[in-house]
Parts: sequence; structure tokens; C-alpha cells
Amino acid sequence: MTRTQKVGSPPTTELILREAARLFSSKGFHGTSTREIADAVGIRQPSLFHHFPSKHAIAEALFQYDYDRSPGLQLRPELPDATPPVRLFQITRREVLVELTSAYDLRGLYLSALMDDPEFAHWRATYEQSLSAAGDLIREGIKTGDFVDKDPTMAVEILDALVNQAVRWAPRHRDLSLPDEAAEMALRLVIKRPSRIPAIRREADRLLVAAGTPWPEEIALATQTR
Amino acid sequence: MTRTQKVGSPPTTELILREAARLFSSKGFHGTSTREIADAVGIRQPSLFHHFPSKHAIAEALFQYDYDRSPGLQLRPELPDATPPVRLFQITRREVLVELTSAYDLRGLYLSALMDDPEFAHWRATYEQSLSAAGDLIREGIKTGDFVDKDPTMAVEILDALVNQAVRWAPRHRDLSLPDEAAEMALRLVIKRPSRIPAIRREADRLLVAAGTPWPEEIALATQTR
DNA sequence: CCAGCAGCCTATCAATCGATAGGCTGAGCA
DNA sequence: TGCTCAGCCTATCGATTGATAGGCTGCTGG
Repeated sequence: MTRTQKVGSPPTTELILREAARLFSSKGFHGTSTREIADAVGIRQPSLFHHFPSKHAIAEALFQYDYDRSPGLQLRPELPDATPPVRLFQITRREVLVELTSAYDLRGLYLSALMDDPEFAHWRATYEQSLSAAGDLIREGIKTGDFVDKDPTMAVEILDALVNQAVRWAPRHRDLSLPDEAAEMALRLVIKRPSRIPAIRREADRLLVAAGTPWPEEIALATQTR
Repeated sequence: MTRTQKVGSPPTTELILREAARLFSSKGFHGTSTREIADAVGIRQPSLFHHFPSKHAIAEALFQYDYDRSPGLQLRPELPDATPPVRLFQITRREVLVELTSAYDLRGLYLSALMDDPEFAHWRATYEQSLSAAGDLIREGIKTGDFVDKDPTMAVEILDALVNQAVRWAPRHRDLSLPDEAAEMALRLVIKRPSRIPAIRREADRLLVAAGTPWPEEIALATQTR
């Protein structure tokens, strides 16, 4: 960065990601022009291409940002040795927290069919793998008798929709209780005995402390690009 | 219709709606060009404008089609005198059935932020009213002690996501058991005693028969435009 | 039988799209 | 001091967009 940068103002690349994400979520990727993004940032449209080689690359960076922060997408679920209900609870509240604390408004990536574009097929595949892993978890819970014996595919798709909905909340709520509440509802979808939910939550908290990665007491907003 | 029409082939206006809906759902409204629609139908691009005055009008017709078939969007919920759990069950399975038996693939209308476009603000308002009514139903159920006392807004948004998910199922499943299963899951989200669900379902069936509008035994696919 | 017109066509429009070429400027460094 | 180059600019590209103008054809109702 050689050009003078206004004190306290984020670097331009960061601003581009922020404004592009906001516009993608309100008008969609295809409905947003590079000129609109540039206007929102306060630069001219061709200047965008000094920071990203193409419009697709901007969305790509946002996908990557989300991936880097999401254990679920990385297929590295937390508490792999816990019981299915505890794992489902933890996975759900983690994914909701990730979306809730995102530095960017990622709704545009997941609320449209953007992942179905051939250019983003890689992210679609990653996403499907993550859903498939969730399906395995549900099936395991049915086997152990913790979950009701309903179609696991439908359950997964509703859980997916629940987390996607959390992406919509992100700009509105900044409340740390939200991930826990959303995860409780997710659990209620499939669990046989809802009365156990408080114990499951305590167990998740306990295991996280034991693992040296306690669940955050207060919310911390992410800011860095990667 | 004066021009010769191939026997057994739907009228062109119908074909346009069908193909446009399919393309909107896979590439988004803004990501679909009128030439793509015309190619899929088998006519030239300007010929589209003899059936619809604009590209927006095609999406408008699809919104209207969905509205006309959805009691929820019309704010005319079924079984208004039943208990909150029975009404929630019935509303959910009805909306899922409506999406499941739609003649068109309506995912493109609701899975993107299309309703946020100023041209479709009217549908956004209608949609929000329908969600608001669902919130009132949840609150009533909390008051009667049937539902758990959790944030009704979050519950409604998850129910909304669940029905939207059903829109995604539409092209895949054509199984009449699906609406009932989806509605059971919706009920599990908020109900205090899940063991009551079978009785709630029987009660809904009974009330529908009493009202002279029994729940369909087998699926009937909609075809007419309006 | 023929006038009207629905339905489709070709040709073409202005606007907008994402992207490129090349020039200016000023901070950082030798 | 003077070279380098990141960062932004203006000007402009070809492609594609949604939409219009106007002509041809053949069914249909009077």
C-alpha cells in the first residue's frame, strides 16, 4: 500500500469485499454490477480490477472467507467423540455463530443458486460434503436411539435451511444467545426427549472447556479478511 | 390462439412460464436472459414479448400463480377455530403441498432476494404479512401452553425456511407423505409434548372432513396457469 | 371469400455489462 | 535526489442485455 490511506479507514480491498457482499445479498450476484460495487466503495469501476482479477474473484474470496471460518465446511467437526445430540448441538451453534460474527454479509452466496454456477461448482461440492456429514450424524443418532426415526435427508435439509436462515439474521442480531437458541431448536427437530436439551448443552460446554476451547462468553466480531 | 398448435403440446404462454421458472431457479432471475428462455421454449427472443410485456411480467405471473394457490399467502388460514398445534400442522402441510404440486419450479422466486427488488416489493409485503400471521399463531400457542416459550420470531423464520426448503424438494419428490412429515417436523420445533403429534394429525384430518374439504389421499398435480 | 389479427419472424436499437489499455501521481527506498 | 511501482484515473472495447419496429403467414369469424 503506497497510496495514502485515510486513518481509521479499512484498506480498499477490504472495503470492496464488504460492499460487494452487501450488494450481493440485497440484489444477488448477477443483479449487482461492478459499477455499483465501485460506487459504494468510492472508486471508479476499472479500479476494482487492481484488487480482484474479475467479478467472480470477489465472490470467490467471500466463499473462501466463509470456508476458512467454518469447521463444518472444512469437514472438521468439533467434539468428534461426543454423543450425536451433543455433536449436533455444537455443530449447529458453531455454524450459526460463524455466520453471526462474519465481517461480511454472506447471504448472497447461499440464498441464491450462485453455487450452482459452473464457476463455483467447487464450493457446491464442498457444501454437499458438509451436508452429507450431517446426514451421517443424524443416522448415527437414530441408531443410538437419541433421535426419532424420521427421514434423515429431510432433517438435514431443514437444519441446512436453519443455518442459512441464521445468515439472514447476521446483520440484525448481534446477540450471543442466538446460536444457543438456534441450536436448541435444531435439536428439537430430531431429538426423542427434548427434556434432555439443557443437559446436552451443559455437556457441550463442559467438553469444550476440557478441550481447552471454551465457548465464548461474549461476542467477538471478525474483521480480518483471511 | 390462431396459429396451429401441435397436438398435446401446451400453449406457448404456458411453455414460457414453465421454462422461465426452471431457468430462474437454476440461474436466478437476473442470471437468466430472455434469449435463454426463448431458446428453451423453441421460439425467437422477441416473440416472448407477444406473450408478456416484459421479463419482469413473467416473474410476476409466477408470483401470482403461487399466491392464487396458497391459503397462507392469501391470509386465509385453514381450520381457524382449531387449536394452535392443529392449525400450525395444517398450515405447514398445506403450504408444502402447494409447492410440491406446483406446475412450475418456483424456487427462483423465493431462494434469491428477488422479492427485495423494488418491482416486486408488493410480493415482499404480502409475504411479510403471512409470516406475521404465523408469528401470531406461535404466540397464541405459547399462551395456551401448547408450545415452548422460545422466541416466536426465530421459530417463524425457521418454519419459513422449512417451507422454502420444500420448494426445493418439489422437482425431486412427488410423495404425498412429504407434506405430513414436513409438518410433523415443523410441529416438533415448537411443541411442548411431541407425543401428541399423531393425535394432532388425526384431529386435523377429522376437522377437514367435517369442513367438507378432506385432505387428499393421492397427489394431484396442478397444470392450469391461473 | 376475405378482412382482421394472433403469432412468429428478421433486423435492429440504446443501454449496460465485465474487462482492458495506458497515463498520472505520490509514497517508499536506494 | 531520482527510480519504481501500487493505486487510481479516463477512455474505450466487444459482447450481451431487454425491448421495439415492422413484415409475413395462415387460421377464423362475419
